[in-house]
Amino acid sequence: MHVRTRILTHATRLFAERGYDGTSVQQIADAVGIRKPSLLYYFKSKDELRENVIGEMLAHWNAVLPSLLLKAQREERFDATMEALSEFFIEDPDRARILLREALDRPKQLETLLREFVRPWIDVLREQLERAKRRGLVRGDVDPEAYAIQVISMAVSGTAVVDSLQTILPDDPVRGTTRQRHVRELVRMARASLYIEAGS
Amino acid sequence: MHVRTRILTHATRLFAERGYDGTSVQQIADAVGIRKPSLLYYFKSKDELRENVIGEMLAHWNAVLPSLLLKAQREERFDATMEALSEFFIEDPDRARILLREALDRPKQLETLLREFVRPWIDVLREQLERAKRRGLVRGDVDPEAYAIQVISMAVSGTAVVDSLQTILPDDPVRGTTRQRHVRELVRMARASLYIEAGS
DNA sequence: CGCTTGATCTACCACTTGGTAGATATTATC
DNA sequence: GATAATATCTACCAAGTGGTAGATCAAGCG
Repeated sequence: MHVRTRILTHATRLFAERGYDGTSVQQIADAVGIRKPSLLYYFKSKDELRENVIGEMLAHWNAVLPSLLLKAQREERFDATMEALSEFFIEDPDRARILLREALDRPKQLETLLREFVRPWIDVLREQLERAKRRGLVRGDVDPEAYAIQVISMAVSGTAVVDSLQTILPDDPVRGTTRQRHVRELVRMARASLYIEAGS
Repeated sequence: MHVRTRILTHATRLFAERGYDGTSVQQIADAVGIRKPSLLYYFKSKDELRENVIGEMLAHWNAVLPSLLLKAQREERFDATMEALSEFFIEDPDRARILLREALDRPKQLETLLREFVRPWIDVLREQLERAKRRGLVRGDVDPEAYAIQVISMAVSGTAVVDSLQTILPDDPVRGTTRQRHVRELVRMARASLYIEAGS
């Protein structure tokens, strides 16, 4: 794997784990196994490195989501859409952690990115949900935009903080591991609060 | 107000806003209007200051929650409990932000605190919900612990990141402000996914 | 008054931070 | 093989970090 990519990989991991301010350029260079100036040859500042880490994640987002969402759109299966969306973060918790850290550290900058990368999909979902409402499939009191954001935000924050949850949501012989219970309940709540009749 | 308290107030605000690693002792001292060594006279290290900030928040938690939760317990109103719990964070978003930051930065230490301060209430809720299930008031497929945690975590993360949401969940003349829409949908989802008959 | 106790200060410390200058390798191109 | 471009290094820098030593100030008290 090329050096630039290895830098991005380690930077992503470390930023997700310790945050931007909690990670030094030196630590990232150490993890990659190069000297600090070599790292700054590829990314001319720490901030540029951060932007590229986020850019990389959003590129994945754009590569993976459209097909999933359009498929769900054809089938008119909103809960499947929501599951797919959650899957993106559950598949790699670092994505959720970095996103959440950005929301805390730089809410205004994140707003710009959300406008570009998330807003369009929310709009698609809103139209779907409103159509489904008129057809009597979806509860009338749902606020489509707010609903979608709640579900995404449940997936993101749940994935990001699952490490702290072991003691209050322990593994259970019949209900499964902490993460399984957490995800299953998320899906259940998303469905039960959306459909007039129980989905699936 | 006494100096020690003023330090805690400003430290809480700054830690919530920029994170522990993103805030220097100097910045806190400046905000209070004292010199750095004066601050370190009251808290002999930055880490001790952080522990006290968290301790202060948990003290509030313990002072406010019990009465609310016990009241809801008597009335068998789980959604009211959840609303009260959410209210704790909505009332002061810095609480949510600090909690979320701790979950990201120090998940293991937070686990200890959750065991002590949150676990007991989850247990109370679990018993309530299981009793209500047997009486046919609450859906059978609810995982009580997972449900409670999802709702709390929705309140916490929603409150913490609301600043980034303006563009994707805009103010609406009929639905209200971003925050209102967000909270209303949280409450709606919590109810709709809990009760067999629509609550209230 | 003189003395003590707590509070706040100035001056400093060793260390780390993000970043640069510029020498030295390494690789590809003619 | 010479040359140019890319890549990596050593050595350094100013600024900031958390923290300490110890002087000074203010209040209370006999």
